[in-house]
Amino acid sequence: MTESTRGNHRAEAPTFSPLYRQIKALLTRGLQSGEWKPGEAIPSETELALRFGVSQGTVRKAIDELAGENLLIRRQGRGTFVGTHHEEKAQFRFLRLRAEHGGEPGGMESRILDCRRMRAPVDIAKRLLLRSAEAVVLVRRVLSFEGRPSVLDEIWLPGALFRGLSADRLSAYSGPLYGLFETEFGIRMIRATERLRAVAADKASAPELGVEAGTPLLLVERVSYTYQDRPVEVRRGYCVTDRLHYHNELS
Amino acid sequence: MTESTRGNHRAEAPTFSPLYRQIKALLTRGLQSGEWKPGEAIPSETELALRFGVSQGTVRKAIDELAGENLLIRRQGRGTFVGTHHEEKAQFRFLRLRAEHGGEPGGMESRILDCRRMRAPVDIAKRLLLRSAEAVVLVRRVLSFEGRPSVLDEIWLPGALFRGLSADRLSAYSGPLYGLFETEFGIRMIRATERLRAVAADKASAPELGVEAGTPLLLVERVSYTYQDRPVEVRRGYCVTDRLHYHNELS
DNA sequence: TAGTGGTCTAGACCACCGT
DNA sequence: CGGTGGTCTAGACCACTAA
Repeated sequence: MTESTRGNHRAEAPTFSPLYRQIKALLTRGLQSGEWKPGEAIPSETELALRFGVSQGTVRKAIDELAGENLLIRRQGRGTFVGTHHEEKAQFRFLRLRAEHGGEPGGMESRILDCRRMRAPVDIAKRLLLRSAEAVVLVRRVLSFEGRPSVLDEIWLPGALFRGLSADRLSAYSGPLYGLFETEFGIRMIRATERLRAVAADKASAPELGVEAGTPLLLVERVSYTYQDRPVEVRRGYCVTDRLHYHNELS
Repeated sequence: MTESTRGNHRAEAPTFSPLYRQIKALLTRGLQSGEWKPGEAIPSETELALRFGVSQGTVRKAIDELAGENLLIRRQGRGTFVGTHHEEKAQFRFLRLRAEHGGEPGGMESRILDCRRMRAPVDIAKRLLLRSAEAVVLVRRVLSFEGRPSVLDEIWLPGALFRGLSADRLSAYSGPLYGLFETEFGIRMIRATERLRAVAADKASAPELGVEAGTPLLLVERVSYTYQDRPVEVRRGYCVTDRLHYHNELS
């Protein structure tokens, strides 16, 4: 490692890759391969430094970046742990809906409407980087806040990655959906991009949400990615925004 | 500085403040006081280290955090500069509207509808931490994208901070609004929080946007803050989201 | 070529956690 | 107490920019 790509004296192409980024790549590989599983601790900084033949500070900077991306979690005095969706803290990283006073919505309850396999529509296939008409799973559900239906979700998943997913299994599971994906299917959501629009409730979805057709709804279109920027979920959420709103921090 | 709060041997209350945070506070004070103005370079890391009597690495970590908050901008080989809203890069930090293909919207044109002084409504006063009925400035404008009106903005500002702001002055200025606030009024927006909802266009705003009353609009309510978490702007944007959408990255 | 930020090291010590 | 992450230092060297 010490001599691999350092000191870019020779005519190089890849511009330059500092040591700590190479360490970061090694750590990422370990996460991706499952060498360290979600929730577990990775080796200490000193041990990793020894293993990779670099100084502790270099390992530290690599871990710093991974912690900044929420792939690792540092806990002073205890160690560094692999990020997981089974935590209080991680819950609201992807759920941006807040109650009126700004606090996190309390009892959000999920009701699965259906879960069925089908061939991917072209727009979904495109976003999931699948061949057109490849198998996908469509999950539909309603999230209720304070007993009132507030969000209608359509969730599209690559069929090849989510074999055995069923409405029963979804209904039985309580907790964050991404937690289930992580432990049951070994797929960890890393990041997502969202597009928000205002649309009118159509005749099909209005009854599910208990509103009139034509009511303005906040449409949140999300594409979620796992390692390697691989898209693994398309989600369309139709939200009634009278008691909830979408919260965002700009900085 | 070297002996100030370091070595928490004595029974302390404030838990613990590392040296680099104290340096960060000193730098922030310099920014706030105008010792270094937007766009200018601050002293080099070594010079600051000398001035504060700490090592370069400690100054570096302080600057790292400030750069992470977009208060400073590092440019390798050139120096570290005070962040400003007069840049290409900073433009889209607060403007999250994107065109269909995801790219940044090209020619967005602003038309000022009016700019008038009034007493703050209670909700606005509350968000701006003003006494009720204190003076505020209300600016209304329409942003057009590709020649079509797409966003109707209502912008509320504390009257005491924005003396002399007028429709003419706003119309004469081309470029980002926060750039004008920065150079003309010495107020630099640091961060903002937004709440998004879907609403129906009312009779008053529909004509300005060229839509029917009842059309779903994306309502973006923003509160902007300057140093010390002081709120200095409330903005309500009503967006037609057929050719534009609100873009967000979750990680 | 001089000056700036960026990387890397080695070592010391501190704060925090569990036992 | 021992182990972990967190801070701080001093110094060397590299990459980038501008003159």
